[in-house]
Amino acid sequence: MKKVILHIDMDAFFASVEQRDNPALAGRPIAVIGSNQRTVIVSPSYEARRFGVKTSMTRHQAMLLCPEIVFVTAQSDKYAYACSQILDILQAFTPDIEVYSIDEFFLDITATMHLFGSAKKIAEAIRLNIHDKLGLNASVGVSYNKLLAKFASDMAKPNGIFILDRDNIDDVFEHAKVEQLCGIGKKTCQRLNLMGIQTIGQLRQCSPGMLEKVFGVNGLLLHNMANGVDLMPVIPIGSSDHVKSIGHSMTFQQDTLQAKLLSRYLLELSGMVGARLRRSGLVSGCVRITLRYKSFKTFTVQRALPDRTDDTKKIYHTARSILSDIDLKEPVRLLGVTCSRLCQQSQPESLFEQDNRRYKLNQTMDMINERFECPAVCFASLLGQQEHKKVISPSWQPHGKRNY
DNA sequence: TCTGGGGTCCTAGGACCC
DNA sequence: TCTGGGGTCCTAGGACCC
Repeated sequence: MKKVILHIDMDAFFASVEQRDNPALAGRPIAVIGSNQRTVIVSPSYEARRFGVKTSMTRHQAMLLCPEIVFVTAQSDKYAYACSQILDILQAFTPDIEVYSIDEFFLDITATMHLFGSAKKIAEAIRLNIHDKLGLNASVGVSYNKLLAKFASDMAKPNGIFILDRDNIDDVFEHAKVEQLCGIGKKTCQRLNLMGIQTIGQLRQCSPGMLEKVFGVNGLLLHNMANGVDLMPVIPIGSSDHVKSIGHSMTFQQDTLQAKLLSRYLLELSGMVGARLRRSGLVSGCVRITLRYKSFKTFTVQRALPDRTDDTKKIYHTARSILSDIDLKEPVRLLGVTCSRLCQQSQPESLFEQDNRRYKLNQTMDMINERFECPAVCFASLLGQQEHKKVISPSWQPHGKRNY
């Protein structure tokens, strides 16, 4: 049976929340940015986009395009709350909801559509509800799989509905650019363009064999995408999928080669990662550090752990040991710590007294820090360090899980 | 004032074991 | 002395997404 899938995509989400909450910003070109001095544009308002301001630009670039632009520092908790409110609205229409990111949702309405009339009526009702209850605009794409629903929501932007069906897909795809397909990024687009392929219509003309020869397995995927084939189901909240890795990174205000400073940052990052592991009841079997040099050269080094752990000190000691083995070639701009090979914690109590003490120390620190939002308790070597206010990542999830 | 942060998936090469 | 081959795990890098 043909499925009916909706893709809900919030319009300029972070910027719209800020404009809604501060009337002085309404109708003006604004951009939400991080708190770090070396931040980029996280979310430009539509007024700013008209000047050419885009996500990931530096503030400087944005100001050159739009001198009157107003920068607003991101307030993560507000966007997280708005996301949970949107989810509440969507749940009235179907339980089959996939939270793709903080401002994107896939809905499988195949089974519930008959209760509300039609896909178009549901899309209209969702948009109206979100607008009336939350004062925010959403665009909705309607189609028969996720790939096409997502494509359609882009066509619907801003603040509209677009239905992509067998009746119009050939016409729409004929002149659409290949990069409009989710999964074709900058590199693949460049390679296709070099082959003389600019539009999805042209990509459709290529034989799967030829694409496979050039792109390998991905060639067949490209062929399917160009023909609107996508078999991925909507993965409802909380089902099966598990988190594969948990990590944090920070770009410093100033590049540094100071070993002591780098170690302290590693401890801070390890603490953040450890706390999240413990909160999720997970233990990790592998620690990876990410380094980015002044020149922007970025690389990772990882090391397997002898035993799985969620302990900050063990994560930190592994991370520091990796770092000490690296012969730093340039001042460091960014440092990251990521834990992977995750599995559920089964037995927190250890045979060793020292491990037990550590477990209790971690638990107590987590408890206090969760109560007081910002880190209230931390290891002594972190005292006096600059505070890093985190900008919420667009991949943030209301339940700490992201389904793919 | 160049260039954030958090993820997933895939590939390729090497180590290691039987 | 002429040294296969299959399976699995680990590591690093890259593409892509929001």
